[in-house]
Amino acid sequence: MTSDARPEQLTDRLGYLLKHAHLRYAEASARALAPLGTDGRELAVLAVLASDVPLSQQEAAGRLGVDRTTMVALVDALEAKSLAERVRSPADRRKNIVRLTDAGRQLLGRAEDVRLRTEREFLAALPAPDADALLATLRVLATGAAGATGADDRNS
Amino acid sequence: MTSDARPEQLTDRLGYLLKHAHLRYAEASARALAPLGTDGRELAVLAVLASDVPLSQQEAAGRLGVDRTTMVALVDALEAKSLAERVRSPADRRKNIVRLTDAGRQLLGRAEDVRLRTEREFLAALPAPDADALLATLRVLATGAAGATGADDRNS
DNA sequence: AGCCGATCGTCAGTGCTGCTGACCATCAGC
DNA sequence: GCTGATGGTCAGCAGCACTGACGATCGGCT
Repeated sequence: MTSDARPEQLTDRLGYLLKHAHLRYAEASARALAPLGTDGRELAVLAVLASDVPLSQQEAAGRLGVDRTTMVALVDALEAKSLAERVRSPADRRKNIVRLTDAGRQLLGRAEDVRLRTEREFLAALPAPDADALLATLRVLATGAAGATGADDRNS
Repeated sequence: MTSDARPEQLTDRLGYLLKHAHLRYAEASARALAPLGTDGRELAVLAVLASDVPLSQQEAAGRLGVDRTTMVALVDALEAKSLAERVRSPADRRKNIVRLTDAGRQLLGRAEDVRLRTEREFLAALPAPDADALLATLRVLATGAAGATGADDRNS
């Protein structure tokens, strides 16, 4: 197989390219974050929760683009690691305010550094201007509309 | 940067962008191919099988970047729809040569047209040169190294 | 006050994917 | 004809996200 020229022109397929680029990045990211005991997914949750305004589980889920039922497990995991905690909202007792603990905030800081470094490394295969262009382009494709606000999206 | 919406700067995360760009494309692709009774995944399998050299299941799996156990179900589906058939290799009777049927070849032709149209539509949100640049850039990221051999990858 | 529809968090169940590990048939070398 | 490797198959498991249901709570209405 090693030949070279991709038997079929698989590498011309947008779907294939997006999926595999994501896969490869996910691996690099997981590898880099593993020593911290976390992963990209959890890190994204932490980042959202770090918002200055306190967020309910559902609000956080909305910002992350995950289902509220999915959010349950996400918060469970964070809570089990003492990175966040649920607090019943005094204003609306149906809501769980999810708040980062100090440990959560600390981890977030360290993990974000790692993430940035990992992204840079991953993109290092590209000529510098291409990397910036890629991000801008992906932003358009991922959020649906051009410079639009992006409104609400989907997954992590 | 971007200022605007996005509570946390989720749209600055490479992982998020790649995942969602892929998700959005997968949706568009599925929608477009549904009338043909197929999807992007199956189409990729068909394309690989259309190779001029006859491929065993495992060889095809390798080219697609899927596990050989996964390939079983893929070929099952194709066979159930009479798009392909397994033929015991005369040279090595452990191997199943997977061969496209006429129906398979026909579908492939029609579906590839649809795919190309769908990709163009999806990328239409971008200035023309950006679209080309994106593909080249993704090719680098998805296959690992620049013009490298690409060797073997992973998923569909 | 009491009721009722809507909302939030939770959980059980389901579907989809992809993997591991085992199995059998077959092959290649001795 | 053994023996070890290889190809296809299958069962089982794990991750992920969704649906549908439930209890608790809220808010508006009467």
